[in-house]
Amino acid sequence: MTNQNDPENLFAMRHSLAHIMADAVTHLWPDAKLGVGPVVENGFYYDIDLGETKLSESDFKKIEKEMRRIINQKQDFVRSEKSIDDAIAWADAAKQPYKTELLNDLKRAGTTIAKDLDAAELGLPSDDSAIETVSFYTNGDFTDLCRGPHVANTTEVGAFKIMRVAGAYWRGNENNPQMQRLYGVAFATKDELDEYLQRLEEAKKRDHRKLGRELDLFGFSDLVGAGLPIFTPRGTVLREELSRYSNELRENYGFAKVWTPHITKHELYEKSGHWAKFGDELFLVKSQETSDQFVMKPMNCPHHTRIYASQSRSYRDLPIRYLETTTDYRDEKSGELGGLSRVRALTQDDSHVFARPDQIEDEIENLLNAAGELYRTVDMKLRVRLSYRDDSDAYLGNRELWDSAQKQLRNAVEKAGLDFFEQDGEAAFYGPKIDFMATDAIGREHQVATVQLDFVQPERFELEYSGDDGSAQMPVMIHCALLGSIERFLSVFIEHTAGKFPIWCAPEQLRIILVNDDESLRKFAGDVMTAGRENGLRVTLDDSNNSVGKKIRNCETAKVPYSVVLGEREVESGKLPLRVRGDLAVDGRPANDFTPEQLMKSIANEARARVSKSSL
RNA sequence: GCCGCGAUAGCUCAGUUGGUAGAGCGCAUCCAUGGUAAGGAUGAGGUCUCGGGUUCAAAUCCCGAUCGCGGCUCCA
Repeated sequence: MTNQNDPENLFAMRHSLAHIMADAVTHLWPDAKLGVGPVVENGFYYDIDLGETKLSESDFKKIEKEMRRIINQKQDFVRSEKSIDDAIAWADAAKQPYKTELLNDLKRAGTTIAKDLDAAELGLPSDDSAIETVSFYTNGDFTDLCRGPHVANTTEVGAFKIMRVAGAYWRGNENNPQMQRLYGVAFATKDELDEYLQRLEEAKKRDHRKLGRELDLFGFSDLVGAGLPIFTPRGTVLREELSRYSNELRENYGFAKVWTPHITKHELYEKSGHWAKFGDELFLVKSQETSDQFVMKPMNCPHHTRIYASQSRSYRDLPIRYLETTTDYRDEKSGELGGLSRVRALTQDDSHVFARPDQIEDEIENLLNAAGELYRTVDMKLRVRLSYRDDSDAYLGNRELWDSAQKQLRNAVEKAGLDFFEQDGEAAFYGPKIDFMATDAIGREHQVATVQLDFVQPERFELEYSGDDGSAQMPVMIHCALLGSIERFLSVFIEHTAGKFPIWCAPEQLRIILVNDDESLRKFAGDVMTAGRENGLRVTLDDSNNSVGKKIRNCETAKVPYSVVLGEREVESGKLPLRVRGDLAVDGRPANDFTPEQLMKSIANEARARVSKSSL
């Protein structure tokens, strides 16, 4: 008996399930044309062309039932081999044109041609040699091209569930026919499957779109448009606290705030090269006074080069560091928008360093330290990817500079003690970069900040500084956004915290709940509110006509960090017994009673220090 | 942009085979003046997203637009 949780066995199970799913679909729709059916994270999928028939969720049960029927027949999976020509003949006879195409490509060029299909996941050999034989698996009346491995018998496939169906182009190319991709998840045991489904439920509960509505943070309006979020007062507090933090942090690390307008003559982006590359994603603005054509700025670097170039620079002036937190506009394709993660108005906490080539390492280290500080504050673990060029000629800038820069990036990352991995071929065409991945509270990794080196814009914009010998030198540009975009970061942060925001950025820091509306209570509450205001805190008063129990419940569901129930007892003693949101309390120890002044000073101190746990 | 699915009250949703609508929450009014997670009663809210079409009749069927969701592709 093999260990069911052994990754290889799990892989074989999922692979077998893809095969069984294809089997089931072929039984139900005999005309089904099969594409490929690889194993993916947590499960598997199969791409299937059903012609006019469109699968929907209501078909899942039917397919699962047929899969169970096949599994219950306890069929053995039998591996066999055919020569490539026999295999092609088989595919023709089976009327499986996608398989025919695949096999022909394999015959012609080995698996290199199948690179777009990810040979490993397809279970194809991964060397470049031409293919002579291919393997098949048969169970019952169904045979499919597949390298495997498969489990020995259909009874060994574990627990599975079909999750969704989506369109996917054959071989990922939009000129090819679109197939229906049927996704399933699978685990060794029912318990593990249930646990996985429960994790999905948890993620759903934290969905920032849902919390955005429930916590009254942001929304969308049909009249404003897709991908254009509108922020309520509470959501705006969050945005502004985040950008204020990013700005303060970067100022501490030597950046100076600059400002640029939101519309710009399109010539700026012609010069930067973005007009040609991203022209159809730029929003156009036409002047009615002049013949100028403007664009809404999609990025800020070209503007910042203009600030750099506004005077002549010496090697002594470098590095020059600018920061600007500002909204950019990109006309993303409609199908790509989603909540705050992908919007058409995105606010970048953008910075640009203009540095000498020998300063790259120090500057990167400076930015890594800033990023490390920021992600420690928001309590997320960081990991970075170093994205290098490969040997292709898809990159601009001279090779020596690339090599030196890549080495400096790596040195800086090592010095900063960051967990990192390296990937060739992932660099931008204009320079290598560092992508930051942050792990959230339920273990998901999100791409957040980036640091990118740029050898191209300095050249396009003819940026210069005078070297120590008086000669004209070209600076390197370093782009960096610590949060990435405020909107995207918010989507991650809301889900990370599940809406339980730390004190420093909580839209409402303290709520005073009145037990009744006696005059003496109101007067005391008024004094408390004043003390809060004087300490710069966001304090609200609940003097509504609800029961005390209801008001406490409302305060809990609004996830307010601190609250005080205020009645006769408090008026008499002059002390406020503090209620602390569950996740903030340090070891369940009850909070103290405070005078209003003490309480406000203490909370203000916590907010200033941006602590993540209450110390009161 | 492409494929699939969806849109009913402020929110979350129900609405049988076509015969113009319901619940809970929220909101308003009144009663209740309360002590650490939902007090009670009454009431007001809907051109069933928008525009066409089929039909004696459309929330319901068809087409298109808009917006949303899940993917594909893209992501400066």
